[in-house]
Amino acid sequence: MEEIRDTKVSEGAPVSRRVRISDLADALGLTKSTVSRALNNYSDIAPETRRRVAEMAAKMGYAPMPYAQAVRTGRVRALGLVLEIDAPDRYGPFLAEFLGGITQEASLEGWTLTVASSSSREEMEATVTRLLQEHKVDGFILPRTRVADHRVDFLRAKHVPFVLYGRTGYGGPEHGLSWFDVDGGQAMRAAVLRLAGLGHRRIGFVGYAEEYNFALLRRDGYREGLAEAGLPLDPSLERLGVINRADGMRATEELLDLPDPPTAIVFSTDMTALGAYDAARARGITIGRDLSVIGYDGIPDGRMIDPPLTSFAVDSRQAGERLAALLIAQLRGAPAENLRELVEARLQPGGSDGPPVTT
Amino acid sequence: MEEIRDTKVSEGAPVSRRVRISDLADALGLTKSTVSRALNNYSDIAPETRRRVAEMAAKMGYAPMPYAQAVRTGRVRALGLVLEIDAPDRYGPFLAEFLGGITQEASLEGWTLTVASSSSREEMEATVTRLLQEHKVDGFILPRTRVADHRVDFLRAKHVPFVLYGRTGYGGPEHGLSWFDVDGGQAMRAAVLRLAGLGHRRIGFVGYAEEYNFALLRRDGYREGLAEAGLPLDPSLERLGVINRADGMRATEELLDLPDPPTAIVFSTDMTALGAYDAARARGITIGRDLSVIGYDGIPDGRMIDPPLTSFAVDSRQAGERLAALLIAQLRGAPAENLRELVEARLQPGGSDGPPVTT
DNA sequence: TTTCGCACCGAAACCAGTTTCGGCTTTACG
DNA sequence: CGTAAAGCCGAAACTGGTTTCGGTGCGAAA
Repeated sequence: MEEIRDTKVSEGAPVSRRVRISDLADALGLTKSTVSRALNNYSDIAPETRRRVAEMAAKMGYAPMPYAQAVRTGRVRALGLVLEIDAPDRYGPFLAEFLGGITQEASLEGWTLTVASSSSREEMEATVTRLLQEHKVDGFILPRTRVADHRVDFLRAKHVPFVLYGRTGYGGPEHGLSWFDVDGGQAMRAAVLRLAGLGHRRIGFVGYAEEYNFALLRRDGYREGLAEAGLPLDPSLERLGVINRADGMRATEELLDLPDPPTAIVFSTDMTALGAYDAARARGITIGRDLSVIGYDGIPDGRMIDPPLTSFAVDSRQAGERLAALLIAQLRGAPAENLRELVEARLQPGGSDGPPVTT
Repeated sequence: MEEIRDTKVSEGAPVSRRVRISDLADALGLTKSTVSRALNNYSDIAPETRRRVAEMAAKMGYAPMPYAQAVRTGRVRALGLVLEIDAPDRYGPFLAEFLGGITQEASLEGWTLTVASSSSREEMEATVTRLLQEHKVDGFILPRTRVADHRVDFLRAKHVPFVLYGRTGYGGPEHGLSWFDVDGGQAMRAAVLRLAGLGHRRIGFVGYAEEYNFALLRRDGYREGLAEAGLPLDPSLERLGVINRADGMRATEELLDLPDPPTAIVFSTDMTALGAYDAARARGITIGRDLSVIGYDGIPDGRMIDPPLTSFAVDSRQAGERLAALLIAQLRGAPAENLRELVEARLQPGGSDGPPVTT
């Protein structure tokens, strides 16, 4: 019983009839159960049949409806992302790139991204619970990892797959977490070595809130760089808890007011490094000559300012892409402990660092 | 034997069995069809029965699975947002707020947000088509409305509900579009009147790319302000197509280099207004005294700079909330032509505007 | 008393798929 | 040549809901 069901005839029609799996089955002279198993790579389907089904599916433009599959399988091919709305620096300019990366990669694999937001821990848990209860997502991407992250505990307790943007303080591989990260520590180390190579001997460090794991990793990188360059570690040259541009200006002033001030400062974020420009202007000194500055993130503002900020650029789009890929792999059954990636930040030289002025 | 596919993880039964509609029916001594109709407010259910069902549903914590409903109804209670990744200014700092607003409002109503991205018109159409074909979303939110917006044509042809952030150039109510907008024209008008009130007689205008509808609306508001203040319209004081900070600096310099330069400039975006600071610094004049500046958007950087930028602040969170509410209302059956909202920007006084210097 | 209509609910079909189970052919092997 | 084991596919159950259809009981009108 062939039924030539012609689809999408007149484009003027409101909606052309979708191709369903039963249409495919009819066209092939098979039952829909066989077609379903063929499409899902069951082993009890003859290779030749599998090929015919795949061919006809492509020809007829068949695409399964995710929610109809979900009724049985419980999986909807959707990634979840919970934004923390009241985070200190509000994600800055990275968010668009990051989202673009996730959605592009997800789209390639036929997945989608569902975004939610929360402004407190309770709300986050309620939101996640609802998304899971309604089966709106299959797994989560967690940005802005903290040293001790309650989200990790929460999702593990619920046995929900997830990937982290950034490592936690939970320790090594034994915890079976899946993550992607940019090696900020390595970048800080390279920044120190670069400055030391230029002749600087007193190099300061301005870091982020130590609640976030990356802040600690970057500080450690700074210390490693000092050690490697054979420079002493002076605690008075380290500042933590510096979040925004105004903080960065204050921290810079404090460092410059020291009895034996640094001639160069490494900032763990560009936003705070811009504060150094404000401080320099306020006291009439020149960035890149009187004070060398290196930042991290590669924000657009850093390239606009004069002199352009030397920085280690993070590719947020790449981060989004890889996180999506890692989560999808995990949802397809890959063991989480194999899904880890660490990439390096890219040095983006500007004019904010140079040899120290010799007095 | 078995499949080559993903191995299904052994469910350790961490989550207690969901409450299904049949569980509810059993507990009530009714059939699931009756329960379903009761929950969906069918008229052939006795009020007393409806009450009992609602009560028991609350007690047992029943929540329907959206995708199971969708198999029959075709609606998944999800809003769609397509970000244009390669937009000129990359959304700036608004995106997080905007997303927060959408998702918070959607969440209250039991809806979710699905985000996709595209870097070209073709990709956008492919993405939208896929989301619709897979029934992953019920309607769309379109940010960054253009004068002639192909997205509008595209979605209308497909008979898909959507709301716009910003009005189009398509004209009035007869087009049956649903939108939310902040009255930038009104703000520009108020800015001009404020400056005129301070004594300024030559007031320049620096606008965005005229491809975007809001750019034209704001320029018109500027012109209205001039007319209302009894000031002549001088085309040489108008600049359009100014997108970023560097552009803003250039535009400011051009205006200041005029034979009869303005003493005040209204910028249609804060980002470009910051360029005026750069220009002022370059030629050693002081913003707020030698040159008055008023911006629009209310970005954080504007409050950090010295002197703080006087600006008309836009509440992106509110925009997201209202757009979500409007779209949900439309999806629930409200006629699109009644779903329109125009709100005013909030004046945020800084130190960047003052009386002109009397020579 | 009969008839009609209405309010209310159950039975069953339906949506678009997935998965289990069983049976009919082949093929392999003794 | 007989039998067991694969290989391959169809039939039917199943997922969690919604919606159509039909039937019962009861009150009101004729």
